[in-house]
Amino acid sequence: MPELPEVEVVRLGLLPAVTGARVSAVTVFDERSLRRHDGPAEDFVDRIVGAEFTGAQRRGKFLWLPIRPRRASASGEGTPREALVVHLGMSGQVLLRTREQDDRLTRIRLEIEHPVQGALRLNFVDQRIFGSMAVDALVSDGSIPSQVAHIARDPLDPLFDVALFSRKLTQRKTGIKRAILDQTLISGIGNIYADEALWAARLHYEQPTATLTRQKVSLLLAEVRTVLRKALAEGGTSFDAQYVNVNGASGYFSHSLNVYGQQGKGCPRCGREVKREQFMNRGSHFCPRCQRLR
DNA sequence: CTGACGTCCTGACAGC
DNA sequence: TGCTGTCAGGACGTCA
Repeated sequence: MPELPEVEVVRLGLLPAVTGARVSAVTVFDERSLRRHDGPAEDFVDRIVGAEFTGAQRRGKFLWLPIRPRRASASGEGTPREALVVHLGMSGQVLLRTREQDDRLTRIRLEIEHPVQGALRLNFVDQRIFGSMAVDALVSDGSIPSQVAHIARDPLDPLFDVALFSRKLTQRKTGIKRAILDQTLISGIGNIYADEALWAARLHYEQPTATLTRQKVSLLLAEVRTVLRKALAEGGTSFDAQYVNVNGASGYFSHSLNVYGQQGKGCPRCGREVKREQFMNRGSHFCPRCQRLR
């Protein structure tokens, strides 16, 4: 369930620890966590051992660590052509640990050596195995992994194209929630923040996208950004800069949710009972008074 | 091309 | 106590 804010918190936590660090060993405990890797586990290990990470980047819910080409590593030059791509799926975590520290449900482990911070360990923990790690080629001038290329820019990206989003959105023949969960249209939004943003914009989750005015689209986009920024700020204040440790409820900032998981309680705006309905094999939480189908 | 939907996946937890 | 059933949903393949 990690969405954009949670993934960004992980990225910010990893950045100082992985930049310039070299991978000394990799252990794959469960090959299912390599579902998105094009090749066997041995190939994954071969490509990653000895690699030096140059940073940590993100688009939507995808996170990746670019790898400096081995031949150029000694001189500190060379543009990355591959990256370690991480998707947390439903329950994934990347836990930054010191050596010897273990975590239950670790599916993949990377031992890394940082020039300043020394020996560290990255435990990829994932209960439901919807997440994955993969080594993937960087495309489009080395700016993005091939398996992330089809993902739209996220609403916090300075290069997010509002006009393009607005046009594609209103051309869709579907409900607004399906649309904002479509990562090829706008990325980074999952079930929780979709419900929160729709509540803030007073939109019913099945409202047809074609009926939305330009103003309403603008309002929704503004609310999406507000919800994501707020969650990011809360996550940013609660995580330890030394060790990434995002997990379950504590990573979810649940104290500030207005409708998600609040079924049976009063709407914070009008007091009407918040409802939960089945939708896309998930739950949709909304206020029947504030969010009417029009 | 687009929209809709089934599938993957397992630990935590409630209830008997 | 120990077992069983239920629940959570991101991404993607497939089908109409």
